[in-house]
Amino acid sequence: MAWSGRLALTPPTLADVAERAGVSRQTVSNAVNNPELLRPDTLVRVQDAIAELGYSPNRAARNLRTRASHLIGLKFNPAQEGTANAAMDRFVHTLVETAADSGYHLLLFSGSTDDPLGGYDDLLRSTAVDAFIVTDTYLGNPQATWLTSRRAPFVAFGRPWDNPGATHAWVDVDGAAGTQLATEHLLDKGHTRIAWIGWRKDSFIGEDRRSGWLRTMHARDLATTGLASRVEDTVASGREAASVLLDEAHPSAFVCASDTLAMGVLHALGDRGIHWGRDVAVVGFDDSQVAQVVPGGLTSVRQPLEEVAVELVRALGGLLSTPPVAAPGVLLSPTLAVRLSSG
Amino acid sequence: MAWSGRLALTPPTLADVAERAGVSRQTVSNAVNNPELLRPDTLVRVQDAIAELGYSPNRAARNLRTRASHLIGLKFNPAQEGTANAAMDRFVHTLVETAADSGYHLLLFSGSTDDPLGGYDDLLRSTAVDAFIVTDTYLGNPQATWLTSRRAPFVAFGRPWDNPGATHAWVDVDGAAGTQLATEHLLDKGHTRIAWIGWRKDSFIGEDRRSGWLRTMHARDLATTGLASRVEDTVASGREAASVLLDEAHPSAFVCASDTLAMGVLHALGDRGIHWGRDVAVVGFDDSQVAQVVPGGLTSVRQPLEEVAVELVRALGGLLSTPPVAAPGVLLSPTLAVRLSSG
DNA sequence: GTCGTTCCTTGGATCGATCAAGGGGATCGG
DNA sequence: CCGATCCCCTTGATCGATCCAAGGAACGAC
Repeated sequence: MAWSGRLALTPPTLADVAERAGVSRQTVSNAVNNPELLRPDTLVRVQDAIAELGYSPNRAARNLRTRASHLIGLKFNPAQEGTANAAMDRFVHTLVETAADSGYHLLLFSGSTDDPLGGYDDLLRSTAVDAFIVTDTYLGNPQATWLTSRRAPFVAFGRPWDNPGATHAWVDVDGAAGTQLATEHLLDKGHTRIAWIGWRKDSFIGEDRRSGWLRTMHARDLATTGLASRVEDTVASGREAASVLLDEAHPSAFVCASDTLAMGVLHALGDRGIHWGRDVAVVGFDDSQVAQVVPGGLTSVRQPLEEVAVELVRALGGLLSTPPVAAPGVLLSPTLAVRLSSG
Repeated sequence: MAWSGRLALTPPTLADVAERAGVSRQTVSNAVNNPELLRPDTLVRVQDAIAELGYSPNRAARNLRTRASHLIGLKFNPAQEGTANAAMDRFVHTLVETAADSGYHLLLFSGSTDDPLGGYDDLLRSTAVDAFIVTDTYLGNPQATWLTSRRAPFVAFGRPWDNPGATHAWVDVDGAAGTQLATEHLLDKGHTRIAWIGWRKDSFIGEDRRSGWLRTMHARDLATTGLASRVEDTVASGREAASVLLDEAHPSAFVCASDTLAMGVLHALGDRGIHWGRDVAVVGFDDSQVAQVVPGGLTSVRQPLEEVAVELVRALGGLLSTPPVAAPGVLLSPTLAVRLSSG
């Protein structure tokens, strides 16, 4: 067993292994990093010594020499409570596992809410991380240009909406395709008056999702005027918006930019004694926990967050290899989790 | 501005700063780590140079020399989807911020689901982290004894249920106090037949929460026989359990070990056309997002996760200081988020 | 002028791994 | 028998900060 018993205070070093195996330090180093350079029998001998001593290379020393930390920075944004970023969980977990497969660990950091660059600078200058995964790109992406100018490797979860010419690596989910799926699903169910409740116009993501609904409706020559609403991403706003739409436009179905808004719609329908799922269909976005546990279940667009994580790590792997391999943008398609709220 | 323009490839070193400030390396090091040793005016001069060059000490070098990484390992467990670990988000975020205040960053790692020790060993041996925060302690805590034997500093979120004699630092939330709050709240509302739906007997946490309900009922000499049920933590199980209880024991209120189970109760009530919140009261546990967005809102016990994070970091600070300060166990009290589901 | 502070410098060693050359032994052709 | 050529392994320097110990310059007190 690994260094049992004795004080665990000083882990074995490369030199200890070397002595035990009767070889030089460099040979041990090679055994770890370039095994093919060793004769098979010495390799075995060294590996045995490594196992017996329970040796793992000291990270700090390795990092110092190789000028790499094998850490990837991830900004853990202040979660606005009530928002459906519970999905973050699914995402981060896959990220951790995938990164580990490539020999990387995730380093979490935070920064002031209002400063999008907060935290990045320090980590970069102290060479604490090799690269970043940037996820806070709802409204533009100043981090991207800044990081690029710093020559810091990074991959973004989110398209460079405000700068289509950007050449950095990114991965995103096709929101429009998601709402198109949702809308077509409702059309298949026989609905024709399908309303949209989304976010305010300054949200790139919101407008993207809206466009999927819009184009699908237009493709069937269905009316959309008066059937759309743009509000804050809260349950109360969704409820209010649904109420107005029900009064004025009499839709038989709703597609929403988020599960939060969809929950608002369910409230509004409940207020009027309308049986949702039977009388009026509702589809949300994000496939949050809420969508899954609400009675009957809420049909919702599900983002392939696991795939996103995998693609992000793949892209990072390219950037961090020598020579770096530039990664193109990747756009993934969401799926639809169908439940009773859509009939 | 910090090293603008030129290649960002080689960040400035201590020696660069020393030269620019016209002092020795040692003095710069002191300016950073022991400012009180410098005369005020030289300190300013050095700090100016640091700012001008945009210097941050190289982490790897510092880590190597000081034998510390200023990283704290946190195992990011495979999230069983549907469980209310959306709360993790709130917790982790505070953890990140609080740790940063003490100069620490969080390192995420994962391990095989079945092996509770997975991942810890490697990080420890390669001196990649200074300490761990252990959160996966639902069923016993083998990590604790293992880490203790390795002399690895760590703090646990969760009491050492299976080993009351354990001396390591821990922080936990008083689940019994939470369900007591919930039960008393219902008693105040006039309910006397209050049912319990919890987890199976092998869950320490589940039994703890159950005991809060039990002792409160007994304190008022109210019957509890036939009013309790122990099931899996799923919506379906909660629904089924509630259904049986409604038939056989006719409770007017439910206290549940989780929001998931509480959602199951709401389903069961909905099935029978019982208006929950008016006819029958329901209280959940965790104050998850679901509790907040369900129509009318689900009354739920809220864990002070932010406080937990703060206490964990405080305890770690003690363990990592020299000399180490042993931290006692800390038990925090939850609060009750009252919403319409309890009338 | 001597002694003692205070503040900073100097030169070195050190942490543990990797990089870049260099060296010993076997093998082979001449 | 000698030198060229591999192959496999070793040697010394290096990454950048910190620790250590000794020493020098300026200043005030006696």
